[in-house]
Amino acid sequence: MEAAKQFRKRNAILACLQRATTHPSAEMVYEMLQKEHPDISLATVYRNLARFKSQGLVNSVATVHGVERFDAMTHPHVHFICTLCDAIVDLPQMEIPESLSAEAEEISGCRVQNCRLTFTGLCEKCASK
Amino acid sequence: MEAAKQFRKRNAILACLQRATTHPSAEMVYEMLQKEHPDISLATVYRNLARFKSQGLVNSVATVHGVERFDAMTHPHVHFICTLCDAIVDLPQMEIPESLSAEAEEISGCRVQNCRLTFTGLCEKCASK
DNA sequence: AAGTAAATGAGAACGATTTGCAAATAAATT
DNA sequence: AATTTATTTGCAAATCGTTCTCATTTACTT
Repeated sequence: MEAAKQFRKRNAILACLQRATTHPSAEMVYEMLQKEHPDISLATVYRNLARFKSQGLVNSVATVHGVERFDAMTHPHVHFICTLCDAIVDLPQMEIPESLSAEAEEISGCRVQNCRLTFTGLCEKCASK
Repeated sequence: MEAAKQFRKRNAILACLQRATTHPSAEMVYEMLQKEHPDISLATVYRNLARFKSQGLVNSVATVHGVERFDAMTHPHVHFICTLCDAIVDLPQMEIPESLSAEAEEISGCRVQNCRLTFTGLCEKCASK
C-alpha cells in the first residue's frame, strides 16, 4: 500500500490543461506532465485530448505553425496570438456579442454552433523589443 | 513562336486562388490547376503559397482537419466553416467593427495586426439533411 | 481469483508540408 | 545572339505533427 495508487493519466492530462494558461499543444502538455508522470506516453496525451474534445471538455483554439493548441475554457472567449513567440493569451475582458451568431445564421442560413474571435499580432513582450 | 509562351506557374497559382471561392488547400489548388498545367508539381504550389503569404497576397484562413486553407481576399472578413463537409464560406455581409482591434490593443497591450472572426457549425446544405 | 472491458506505452504508419538537388527557365551582360 | 547568372520548378526524400496497431497493464464485475 506504500506505492502511490496509480491514477489514470487521463485525469492528470485534463487537470494540466485546466490549470494551464498557455493554451498548450499536445507536446507541451506532455512536457508539463514529465515530472508528475515520467512514464506517460505522448500517444496517451493525443488520445485523451481527442476524447476531451469530442466530449466538449476541451476546445481547439487554433493551429499555430501546424501545431494544434488546446483550451479547457470552453466558454467562448477572445484570443490573441503572437506571431513572433506563438503565445496565445485570453482576452477575457472582451465579450463576443451573442447577437453575432444569430446574425450569421440569418444571413447565411447556416446553423452556427460556435464562434471564435482571434486577434494576431505582437504580444506585449514581443512588441517592446 | 507557335509554342505557347511558358508563363510562370506562380501566376497560375495566384490567379487560381483569386478566382476560387472555396478557400482551397494546397492540394485543392494543385487539382484545380491540373487541366491548365498538368505538369505542375505539388511542391511548387506549396512554395508559392508560402511566398504569397509572406508577401501578404494570400492569407491562411483556417486549418481544417490538419489541412491549411487559403484565401486571396486579404481584407479581413468573416468566415463560416462547416464541421460536416469542411466547406469554408465568406460572410461578406457581416462587418468586423474596426473598433474591436483598438479595444483589444488597449486591454492587452498587444499590437494587433489582424483580426479573424470565424463561425463553425453546419452549412445550409448540411443542416438540411 | 477469473474474466472482461478500458487505458496505456512503444513504436510503426500516415499524411501534410518542407527541403535538397539537379534540370529548366528567365533575366542580365557581353 | 551567345554566355553567364539568378530564379523557378519537378521530383523524391526528409521532416514533423498526429494517428494507429498491438501487446501489456489496469480497472471493473462476478
